[in-house]
Amino acid sequence: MAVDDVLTSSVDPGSDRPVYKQIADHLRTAIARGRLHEGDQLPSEARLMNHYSVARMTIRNAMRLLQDEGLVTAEHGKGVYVRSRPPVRRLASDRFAQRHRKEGKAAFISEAEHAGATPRVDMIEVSESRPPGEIADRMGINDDASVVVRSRRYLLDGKPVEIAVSYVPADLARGTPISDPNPGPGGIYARLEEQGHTLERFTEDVIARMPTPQETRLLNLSPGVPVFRLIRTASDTENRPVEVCDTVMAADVYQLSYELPAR
Amino acid sequence: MAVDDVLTSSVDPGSDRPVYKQIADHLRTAIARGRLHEGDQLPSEARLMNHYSVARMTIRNAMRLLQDEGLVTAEHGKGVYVRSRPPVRRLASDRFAQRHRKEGKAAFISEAEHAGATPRVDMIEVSESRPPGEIADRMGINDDASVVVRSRRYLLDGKPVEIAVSYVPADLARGTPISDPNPGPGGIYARLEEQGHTLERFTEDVIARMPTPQETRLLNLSPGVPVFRLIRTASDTENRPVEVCDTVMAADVYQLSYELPAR
DNA sequence: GAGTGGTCTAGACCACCAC
DNA sequence: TGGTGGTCTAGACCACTCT
Repeated sequence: MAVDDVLTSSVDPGSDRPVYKQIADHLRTAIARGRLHEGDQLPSEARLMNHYSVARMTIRNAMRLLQDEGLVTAEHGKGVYVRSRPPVRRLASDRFAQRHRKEGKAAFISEAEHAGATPRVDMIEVSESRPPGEIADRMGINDDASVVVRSRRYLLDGKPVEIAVSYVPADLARGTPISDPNPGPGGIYARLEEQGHTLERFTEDVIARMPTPQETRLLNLSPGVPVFRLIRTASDTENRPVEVCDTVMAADVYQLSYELPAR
Repeated sequence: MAVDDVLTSSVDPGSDRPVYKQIADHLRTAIARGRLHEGDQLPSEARLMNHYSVARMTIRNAMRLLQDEGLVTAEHGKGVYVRSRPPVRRLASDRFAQRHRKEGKAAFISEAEHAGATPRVDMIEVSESRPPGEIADRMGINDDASVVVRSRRYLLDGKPVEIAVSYVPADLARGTPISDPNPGPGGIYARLEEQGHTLERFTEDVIARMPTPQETRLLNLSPGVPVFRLIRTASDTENRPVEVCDTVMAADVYQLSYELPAR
C-alpha cells in the first residue's frame, strides 16, 4: 500500500516543536514531495497512533492543521484524503462587456457553457426592501430608499460555486422584468440597457475571508477553503450606479483576472 | 463584568447539533449582536466549562471553530479576544500607473505614506536563476531561461503585510540597478521605462487560499486569516512581458479594487 | 461487522502573562 | 503566584461507509 510509504519517520517528544506539528510536518512533506498524490487516502488515525505511539487527540490535532491549510479533507466513515483541486474558473475582467451579452445569455450561463460545464441557478428570490448601508453607499442613495433585491445561487455540474445578491434602485426596476424571478434573455444588464441605461463601467471591490457557517452550508465548502467577497457596482453613461451586486464565491474554484492601465 | 452577560444560554445535550457547535453558536451570536465588541475578552475556558458543565475539550472545540472563522484570536497566557479588524489597505487598479511614479517613489511606499502609515521593506534578496514554470509561462519564455529574482517583504507600522517576488528577464536586468538590492527612485518600473520599455498594461491574476506555515510565519498571520496570491504581469508597448511579480498578501489587510470595461 | 472519523469525558503537565 | 491557553493521555460511545 502506498499509504505505508508515508509511515517512515518518527517524532522527537523532547523537541520544542509540539509532537502534533511534527506529525503534520511529515504528512505535509509527503504531500509536497508527491509521495501522496491528489485523492490519495492518508493512513487512518488508528494507524498513525500506532506508528507514532501517541494518543488519538495528538493525531487529530495534526490532521486538523492540515485541514485548516486546505491540504486534506476528512470524510466521515471513509478516511482522510489529499484534497484534489477542482477545475478553476477563470473570470476575465471583460466578462460583463456588452459584446458578451449578444447571444442573449447571462454572463454565468454563457461562460459555463463555453467551458463545457453545466450551469444551474437556484434559490432565486426577488423582493423589495431597504439596502444595507454598504450597498447604499455605493449606490449613492439613502439607506431608507427602496431597492429591488435579487438573490440566487449558481452551480456548476451540480456543485454550488457562488451566491449573489443584486440591488437595483426600485425606480429603475419596478414594473420591469428586473422585478421578475426570470429577467429574460441577457439578464438584468440587458434590461437596464433597453431602458436607456447604457452601462459605462463596473467597479469591483474584492476581499477574501473565511466563510460564515451559512456560507459553508450554501456553498458546501470544505474546511480550509476561504471565500471571495466581490462587490460590483455597475454605472451607466451618466455615471449613475444602476446596480450593485454582492457576491460570495468559493475561493478554490475561482481565479480572478484583471487588466490594469499603465498610465 | 461584560463577560458575564454572555453566559446566559445553556445547551441541549440531546440535540442533533453537537454541543461544541451550540456553544460556538452562542458566542458567535454574542459577537454578531454586539454583546461582545472588537477587542473584548471572551470568558475563559474554565468559566465556560463551569457554565455549560462540559469537558474542556468541548470548549476548546467551540473556540477553535470561532478561530477558524476568523472571529476571535487566542493569546497564550492572556485570553481569547474578539478579533479587531486592522485598518484595510485599499489597492486601486491604477496604483501602478505611470503618473503615480512621478514623485520617484515605489508604489508601496508612496501609497503607505499617503495613508499616514510608516512603510518598511526588509528581507530584500536579489539573485539570478531559472523561473518557476508558472512564471515562465506568463513571460512567454522557456523555463531554462535566466531571470533576475527580487524578493522582499513589506511592512506597515512594523506589521508585515505582503511578501513579493519579482522576476525580470536577465537580459533586461543584468548590468542595471534592477539587479541591485536598491533599484533607485521609482523602483524597477522606472528603471525599465528608462531603458525604453514603456509599460503598456498589467494583468493581475488573483486567487485566495489558506497560508502555508512559512507564509504564516513571515506575515505573522493569526489562524483564520487567508491570503491573496496575486500574480501581476507587466508588459511593454511591444507587448513583451518585462516583469512578473508574485505576491502573497495578508487578506485581512487588503481590499482590491478594479475598474472593468463595459464594452 | 469491521473500519473509519466525530464527539466527549476527566484528568495531567506545561508555557506564558499579569500582578 | 494564580489564571490563562497549549499540549497530551487514555479511555468511551456514536455515526457513517463499505462489504
